Amino acid sequence: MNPSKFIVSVDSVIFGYCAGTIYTPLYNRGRSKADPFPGHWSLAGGPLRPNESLEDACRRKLEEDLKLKVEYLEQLYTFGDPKRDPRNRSISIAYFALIKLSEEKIENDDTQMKVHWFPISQLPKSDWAFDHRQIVATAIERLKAKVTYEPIGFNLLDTEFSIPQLQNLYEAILERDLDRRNFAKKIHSFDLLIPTRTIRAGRGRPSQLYKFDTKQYKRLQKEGLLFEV
Amino acid sequence: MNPSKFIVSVDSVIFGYCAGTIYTPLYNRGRSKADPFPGHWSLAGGPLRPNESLEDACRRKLEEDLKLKVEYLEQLYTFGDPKRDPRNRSISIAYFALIKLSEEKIENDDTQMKVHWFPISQLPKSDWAFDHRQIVATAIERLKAKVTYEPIGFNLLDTEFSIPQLQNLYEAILERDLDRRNFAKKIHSFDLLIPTRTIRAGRGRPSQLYKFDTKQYKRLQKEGLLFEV
DNA sequence: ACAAAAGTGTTCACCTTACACCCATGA
DNA sequence: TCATGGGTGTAAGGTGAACACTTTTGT
Repeated sequence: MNPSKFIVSVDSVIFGYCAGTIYTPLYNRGRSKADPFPGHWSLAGGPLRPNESLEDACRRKLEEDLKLKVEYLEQLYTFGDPKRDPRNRSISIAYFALIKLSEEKIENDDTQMKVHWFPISQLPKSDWAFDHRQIVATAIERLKAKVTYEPIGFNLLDTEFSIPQLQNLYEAILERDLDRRNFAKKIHSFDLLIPTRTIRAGRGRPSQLYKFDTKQYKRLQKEGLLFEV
Repeated sequence: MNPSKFIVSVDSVIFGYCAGTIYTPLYNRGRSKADPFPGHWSLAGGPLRPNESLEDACRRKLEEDLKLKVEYLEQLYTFGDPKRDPRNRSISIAYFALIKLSEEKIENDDTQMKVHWFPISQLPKSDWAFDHRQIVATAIERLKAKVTYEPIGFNLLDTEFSIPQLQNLYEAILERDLDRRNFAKKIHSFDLLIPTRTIRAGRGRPSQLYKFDTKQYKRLQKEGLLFEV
């Protein structure tokens, strides 16, 4: 008795940060009759190829469809409910991606590719394809949880960033205000930021820029550092 | 262009607790020539059926092969490396299961079914089938991490248990000693144990037995309880 | 009465939290 | 010189770690 075979896809939930808001892109599906969810919102993703790894498939799709360079990619969860695709049984391995996002990206995608970048607090209330709403919800949960105990937030910011910028990012993700002084103290206590000596002018006092010390982090991680915001 | 189809399996890493030790069962594969890993150790698992959910497939396999009633089941990770099965491309969705284990189980399985229950600190050093060693390693990591922030340990104990028994379980999982007084204080602070009035005699003073208050936990969970050992 | 195991209480150090002040720039 | 935003310090409260004593049983 040979085992059954299944359609296997990868789908990615992508998060980008811009001007105080976390965005995620969704495709507006075409209106073709063949589509089980015409005009509905769906994730970036597609069928796995016979000889590529799951992660390679994700990166390929994100590169092909959205011209995105992914900073961080991790497996989220596998969705395999027999009824998730009305046409045929399919398994979707969902991934969770973080990118550095620019304003142009948010706007251009909108017109050219039927892609719309939604603030995660203003996602569509209905018209989701498949179980993609649930996948996005799972990803947002993961983002909120993980950002508090692993330094993944840096992947959403420019290589150089200030402490207040970092704080704004955390506030956007966690959806609550943080105390400036305590936040800075905490971040500095990990000793994972390298001052880049650069100073950038804004309105008030210029802020010190830093870059994240990846090597140092990996070193400390082995010794059991606990990063916790 | 039709999407490719893949063999999809579920594999479960099962944990049971008995007399101060965490055990996990492994199959010793037959010596048939068809087997790519003759005589190697592998997990409980097998191909997914066309119309069953991933979780149902796990429960079915555990019931069929090990006659086990699972107390707790959660998805662990999906392994899909193109080279993980030398015969053909396959995707394995790994699950993580907790059961209530008895001494007879550990011994009987050994003789009858080519199943051997290994203490997780004394797993085979070699002769693992597929990527199952990595899957087990991932599961052990998950167990250690999760037990500290979610009350899953109770699924490994009898319905009625004492605080010292619970502590021994935690010490076995975390592989370090815990202070009796602080542990009891912590556990009681959650207010999730119902004394069953039963008293059990051992050597010294008899200990109070409790059962875990699942309903209360679900209630508190919604209000954002944080269980942390 | 003594050993063994269970149950409870107290102290101290540290970390988190709340909060106030000073500094450097643009307008 | 005033408003705006960035940077640092400090005191109070709560939590976790270390630790000692009492209780109840079997031998």
